Amino acid sequence: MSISIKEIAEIVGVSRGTVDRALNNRPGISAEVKAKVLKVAKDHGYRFNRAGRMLSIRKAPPKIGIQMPSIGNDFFLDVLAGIDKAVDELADFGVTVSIKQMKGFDPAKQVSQIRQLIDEGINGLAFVPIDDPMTSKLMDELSEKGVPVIVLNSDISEGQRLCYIGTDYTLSGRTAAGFFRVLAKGRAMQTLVVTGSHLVLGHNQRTDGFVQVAQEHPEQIHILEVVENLDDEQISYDLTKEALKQFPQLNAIYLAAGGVAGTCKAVEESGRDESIEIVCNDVTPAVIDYLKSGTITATIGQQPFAQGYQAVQMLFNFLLDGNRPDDQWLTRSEIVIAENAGQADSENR
Amino acid sequence: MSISIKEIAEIVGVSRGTVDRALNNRPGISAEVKAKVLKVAKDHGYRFNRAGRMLSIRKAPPKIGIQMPSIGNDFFLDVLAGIDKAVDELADFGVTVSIKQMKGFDPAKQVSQIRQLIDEGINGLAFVPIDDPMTSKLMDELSEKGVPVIVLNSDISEGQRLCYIGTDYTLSGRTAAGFFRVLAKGRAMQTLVVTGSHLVLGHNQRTDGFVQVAQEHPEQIHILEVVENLDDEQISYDLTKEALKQFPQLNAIYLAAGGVAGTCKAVEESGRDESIEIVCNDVTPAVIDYLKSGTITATIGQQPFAQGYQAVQMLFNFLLDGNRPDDQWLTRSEIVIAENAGQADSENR
DNA sequence: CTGAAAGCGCTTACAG
DNA sequence: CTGAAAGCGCTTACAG
Repeated sequence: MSISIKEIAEIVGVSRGTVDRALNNRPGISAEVKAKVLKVAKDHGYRFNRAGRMLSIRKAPPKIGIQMPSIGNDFFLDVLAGIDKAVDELADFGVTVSIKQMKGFDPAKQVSQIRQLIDEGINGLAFVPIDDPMTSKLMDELSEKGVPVIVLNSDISEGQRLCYIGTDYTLSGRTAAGFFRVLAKGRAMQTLVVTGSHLVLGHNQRTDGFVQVAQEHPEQIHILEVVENLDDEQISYDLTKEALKQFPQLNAIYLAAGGVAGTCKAVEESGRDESIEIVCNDVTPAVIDYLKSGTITATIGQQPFAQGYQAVQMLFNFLLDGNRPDDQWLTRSEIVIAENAGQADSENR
Repeated sequence: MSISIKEIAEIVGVSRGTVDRALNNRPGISAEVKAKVLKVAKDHGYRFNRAGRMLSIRKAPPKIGIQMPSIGNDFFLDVLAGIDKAVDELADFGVTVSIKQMKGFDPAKQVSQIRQLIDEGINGLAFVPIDDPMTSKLMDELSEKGVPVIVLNSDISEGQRLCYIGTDYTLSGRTAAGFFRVLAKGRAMQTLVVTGSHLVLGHNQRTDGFVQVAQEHPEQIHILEVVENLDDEQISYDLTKEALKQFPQLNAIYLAAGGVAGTCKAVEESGRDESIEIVCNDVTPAVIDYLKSGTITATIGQQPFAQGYQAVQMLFNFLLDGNRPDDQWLTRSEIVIAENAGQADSENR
């Protein structure tokens, strides 16, 4: 309940329009008047009122763009659900959202979809970036135009952005290893680490986090080998099969990225699924099935719903108040087993 | 972007005040006019606009009351933090909150604190109820006055309420047992279950959930005994010590409620902490220390921050729009080990 | 450079 | 029972 623009105007003895110009750095105001207004505002602890602003922006409501490599990828279903919820909540304020989805990771396609969004006149963008110079350059271009950009689910090595919203990849790798540490009890977990690609930052961070904890607990976790499946089920199957042959002592597999079904198939076929603990990431319908059947022991969740929800809310807030959020908004790394799988992420944004 | 009151007024050919009377069931409107207005509103899919309502209620902003047995109980720190965040977000809409805290579980004290809040003129109440007829009666009284009541963290067997916000106790017990199931591998977990009190619904639900899963997996989990520590550290210590003597095969303890430090002390003194896995509930500073030291293997979290945040938000929403929420809003049962402890719950409401 | 007015969608006294 | 007006806090053309 701070002071209002109207009250400031009365105190300074100017019109509300003038106060507005001073407070929001609009042109057409003398330096002296501006200084006087700002002083009074500061002295009285002025904070703009969201309800007032929300109502008045309805005449030119913000438009938000989303771009994601989500086609054919179940992980993004919850992200989309989170986006939907935020859109629903913000509909009252006139906010609209335009979503472009693509299949796979083609930077040219990504750039062209974002250009489409720009043509639609978006005031803010959230997207799952492919770490490519083309994308980074486009981000810089948007930032210069004053369009805030949020990177979602994956961070990017270059390019101006407002915030990264997503999992703490290192922590999720550490958590997976911690789970093996707890499981070890007496024996050592002889572990195969299956990562996606050495070219993907998040995959490397997960592997690094896993390796860190393994080194802290050498009695509990021994890494046999780190292999790269390029997120491909067939490659994942082949590599796992090979490792099973090569390492008869193998009793644990950590999947840092995709290719879960391929690895599970190889393990099931080997008949060693009883003695091998598999830990992977994300709580997709397929993973839930593997948890229930016992092939996968645990998975590390990353709150996809919250990621989608927060991206939209954060863009809206920034467009409303112009305050930069923290550089990162990290979701929790949650250990999920058969018993606590299937809890609605959606309830908690 | 639905139709507005102004537009409905124009279509029907009445004033905006009349439309308001019809839409909000206010007195002083003829049945025919009301019917006409409601028909047009329905045909055009009218939904009231939050920004408009939020701005106009500033003249008589809602006041929310909170009552909790939180003094001297670290668990509630995060609940309070969640309340604070919601209050901060709603300050723009003029919402104020009055919080009464007490130590322990005295129903008379609870009732008297709630009466104080009523005297302060609250429009909604969220509290952690003691399951006592005095409390239930007061809840009914409030509901009749039109003051919505949310029960927080514990449900209550009787009494009118808008919603229960809190953990799914049964699920948290199931999750704890599921964790033991996973840990078992080859051996059986010979488990001591330490509950709080048979008089507390939530404690019973946790124990029941644990027992369910134990029965589903008799090879993995064997319950040696269920004891009751009345949330008292000394009793917890004594009972644990006794059980350790009685059951040399004991290798797992599930703590369904409080008394964690007492049990941990007994286990540490016995020198058997290496061979005994302890799982408890909640992520308090003390529990985090035990996780790091290895005495406690895992704890089941319940999103206390989200509980506090949601209670305030839900009351505000109900006061704004009058729509009853779902009967329950359940938070997630999260498995937390040393590696993923200490993640800010606060980031995710 | 500055002010006066109108408007965003809603509610609330006040007249009649 | 109904309407006209004012107001919540802000922004946006439009005059001057």
